[in-house]
This record gives sequence, C-alpha cells and structure tokens, in this order.
Amino acid sequence: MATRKTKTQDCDEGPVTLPSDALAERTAQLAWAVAHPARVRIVHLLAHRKACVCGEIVDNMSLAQSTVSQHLKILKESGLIQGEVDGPKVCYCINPEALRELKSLISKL
Amino acid sequence: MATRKTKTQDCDEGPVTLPSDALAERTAQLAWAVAHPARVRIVHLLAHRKACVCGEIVDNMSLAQSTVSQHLKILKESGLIQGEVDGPKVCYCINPEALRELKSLISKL
DNA sequence: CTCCATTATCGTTTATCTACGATAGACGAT
DNA sequence: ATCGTCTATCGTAGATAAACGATAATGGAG
Repeated sequence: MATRKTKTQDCDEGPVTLPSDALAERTAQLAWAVAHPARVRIVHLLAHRKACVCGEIVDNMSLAQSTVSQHLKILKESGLIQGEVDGPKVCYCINPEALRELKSLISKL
Repeated sequence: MATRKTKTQDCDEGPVTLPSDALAERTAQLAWAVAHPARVRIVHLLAHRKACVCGEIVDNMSLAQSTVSQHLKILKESGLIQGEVDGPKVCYCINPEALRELKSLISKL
C-alpha cells in the first residue's frame, strides 16, 4: 500500500468500485458493436424503422456490399440485430432486448 | 405462389432515417472509447469516485502500467476523462459532460 | 433448367489495437 | 545534485479490423 496519507483533498477516498468482469466485457462488446460510424447508422436505421430492411442498407451507405455485409455480421454476432431470410433477400431488424441492454449498461457507467 | 410476399408486412416502408455523419461519427468515437473491458472498468471507477485517481488504477487492473497508460490516453483523447498533474502523480477524473454525451447519444439509438 | 437478383463468404491488403518491456521525463525528498 | 517514485512514451510483436473485388450460394422468375 502506498503511503499516501497527506493531501488527499483532491482524491475521493471511497471504496474502489469496479464492475464485474462479465459486466465490463459485455459492456465493451456491445459498445464495440456500435464503435463504427457505419454500424451506428445501421443500428439507427433499424431502430427507427420498426421492421427489417435488406439491401436498402447498402444503398444508404457509401460502402461496398461486402463491407456492409460484414458490418451486419458483426452486429448480428453482438446480438443487436437479427436477420431473417425472406426469399432471396434477408430482412434485418433490431433486437430490442439487446438494444435495451446496451443502453442500460451504458447508462450505468 | 402468393403474388404478394411477406415483405410488405414485415418491412416498414417509412422513410429512411439516418443520423448525420457527424453524429454517427461522434457516437462511434465515444462508443469506441468504452469498447474495451479495461476502459469500461476505468470509466466506471472514475465515474463512481467523484474525484481523481492515479496509479491506483494500475493496481486495480491486471495489466502492465504502460498498457493502462495507453488506455488512459485513449480515454483522454475521447474526452471522457481528464488528467491533472499533481506533483509526480497524475489524477484522473471523469468529464461528466462527455459521459453525459455518450449516454445521450447511445440512448438515442 | 437457365437467368437474374440478392447476400454471404473468401482471399487479400492495409491499417489499427493490444500488450509488453525498456526507457525517458517530472517531481518531491534527502 | 542525486535518488526513488510515478507516469508517459517508444519500439516491437502479434492479433484483429476494415475495406474491397471476386466468387459462391440461395431462391424467384421466365
């Protein structure tokens, strides 16, 4: 333990509070999912149109189709969005529960 | 076969709503700052102790000092935390405004 | 079956992150 | 001035991300 007894007026001496490892990792995981402008836009888009979208996402993003597909995969893996096959197309939609989880975890920071 | 597919039922045909580029990028930037478990822990720690902390952070994290310092730099660059030199030590504290901004941006997703 | 549209995946390149040890700089104390 | 402490930076290595084009896979239409 360091010998810091004097002049601690600047520092709060309260107990150290850290989130559990699992919580911190989940928070980081969800935050990371929206840690890219393209993914922010996708989440925003899906969150505001209640239902799914498909290749429209690509049209609204100045990125190659394969790149968008990769971002969609990342979002899907994080649980934030879900994809449903509808014929040759795929409809994506928000997973409201995961989005709520993200908001909740961030709000508790 | 049905002439009309389920698409028109599943998909909201409303206008496409996307956040402005600047907004999406700021959201991504702040999200990225907490997109690592170590940085989540640091932010959480600083947010719950009102004032600053220094090498304690290192002690509470099973990472090398240089690595922690790098994470602190990232957080500082994002604006989420601030560092104040106090003699040979450096006291870090949360930037409440930036933290509020992060929470606000995420909550609006 | 063949063609077309839609997505996902592969392979590659480039850039960035993450982690560490070593080292330099700043400061108080002796 | 020198020493010990604390923190930031440098240099490096390995892993991962981001972007693209090319290609495969799926399924509807003709």
